Amino acid sequence: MTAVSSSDANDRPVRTRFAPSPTGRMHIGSARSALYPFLLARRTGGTFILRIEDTDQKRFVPGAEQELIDGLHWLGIQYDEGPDIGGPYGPYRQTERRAIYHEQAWALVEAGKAFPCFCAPERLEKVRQEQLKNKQNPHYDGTCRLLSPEEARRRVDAGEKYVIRFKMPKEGSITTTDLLRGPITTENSALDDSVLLKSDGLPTYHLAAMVDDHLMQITHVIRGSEWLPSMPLHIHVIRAFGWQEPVFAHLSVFLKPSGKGKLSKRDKADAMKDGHSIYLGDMKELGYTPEGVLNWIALMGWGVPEDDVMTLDQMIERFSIDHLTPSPAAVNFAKLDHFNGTHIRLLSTEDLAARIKPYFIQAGLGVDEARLLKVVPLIQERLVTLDDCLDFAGFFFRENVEPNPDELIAKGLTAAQSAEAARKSYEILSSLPELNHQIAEPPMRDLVEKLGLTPNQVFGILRVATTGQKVSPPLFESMEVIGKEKVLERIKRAIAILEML
RNA sequence: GCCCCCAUCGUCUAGUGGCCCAGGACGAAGCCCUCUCAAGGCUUAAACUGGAGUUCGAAUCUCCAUGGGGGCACCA
Repeated sequence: MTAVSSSDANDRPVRTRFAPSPTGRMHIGSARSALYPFLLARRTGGTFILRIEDTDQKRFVPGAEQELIDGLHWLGIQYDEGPDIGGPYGPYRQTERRAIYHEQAWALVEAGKAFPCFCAPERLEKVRQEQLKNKQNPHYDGTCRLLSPEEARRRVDAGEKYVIRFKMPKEGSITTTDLLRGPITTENSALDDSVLLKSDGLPTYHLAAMVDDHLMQITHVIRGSEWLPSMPLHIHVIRAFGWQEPVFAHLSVFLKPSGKGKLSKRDKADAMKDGHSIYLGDMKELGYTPEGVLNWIALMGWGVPEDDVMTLDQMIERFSIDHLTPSPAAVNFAKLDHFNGTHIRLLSTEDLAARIKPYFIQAGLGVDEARLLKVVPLIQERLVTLDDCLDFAGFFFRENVEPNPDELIAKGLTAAQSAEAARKSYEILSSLPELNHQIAEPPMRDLVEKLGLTPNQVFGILRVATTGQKVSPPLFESMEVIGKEKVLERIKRAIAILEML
């Protein structure tokens, strides 16, 4: 698919970046745009930086930068340089670098590669509409391109509002290379005199990102495929400055689960309804682990030849930018669940205990540390999301259980027969010196046989009686944790309920 | 409308001319294990978008078609 390898970038030490704009919530797409450059940097012993592209004052969302930082932190994607921690190439927030862009834009004007433009936005809009109507590719009509440098200078000095546009060559073509797709040739005539510096003095992406990537010595630009069409412009800009070109790799977009169309607002809402979200901020609350989420997004767009289940460290070991795939990927929440469950099973007892504790507390349950440690092994392999712990183990931390009377009646038995089985069980369990599963299970199995019933029937009654639910961790292990006294008390209560039916 | 990109099981993918009557993972189905639910083990179904080339030989190279995606802002 590609004839280009990552090594011919240049021989500079690898420096990669995640350069989001703080315009909304951090979602799985941004997470993956951060992950790959991070992995490349770590894999090669390079540097990974966070840069905030906040040049659009209109779309700026307060708090978005913090959500980005929190998201990266949660995932364990650590950056070596960034707005909050500084670094040798700062500042890392573009609004704090406006003087740099201003200077660079004018340098391009001096070099005859760009020009000031005084055209009114309203007129330009009319031109656009006209071109669209004539089925033409909308583009700048070139009015100010004709101005002499002196004339332009005079009008700027006179305080007239202006933007700076790139002076795109009219003739010829340019060949650019995307690492995942190979060389792409574009006719210059299809390109526009794009705005580099806006009239508010701030740069557009086309200028800001190129300037910063150069100044920050970025060697590999890994970004979304929405930038693929503007790569020719970007290469033109870089060459106009005479700078070294980084390697470009454009990641494909995420498609909705059906694979038809990209993720939309509607899909996001639908996903949330059945316990899924594409927003990192929701993931924790929904019971997802950073390990699970990371593993999930890593594999959408990265063809790993070996084992699918990986920790972040293992990803770093195996990462290769050459194995990124150019085609769009449909999100698959079932796979997220799978990875989440798998990573939960990989956790140590202590670790998992610490992670599920907040869910119990949030549900208003008092958590006894020692008991929690005994509960974890019973539920670990049953959890898909962390908050499932409430369903599987909530009863361990409640004073009383409220069994559903109907559920106390075993399949194929009457209420009276069920009560009888419970009574017999009570006799045995209460006669035991200690209630643990090694001691309790054998005599209980004998009882089941003597009664001519199935384990399913008898244990089912006891399960509902002692846990209050039809589905629970293994019965006798659960009883052991609950404690003999309380178990007997609950069975007694169940018998009473059954006798009233 | 114009420009560009992409195309292997339902989904994520392996595959860079013979090792492929296409491999893995998720999901699905079945079986085993089993006190429920899981986990685990085994098995099965499931794909090279279509058509022309190139070649002794094509999932792999070329062209066209089709489908999907992206872009055409003083947004990123």
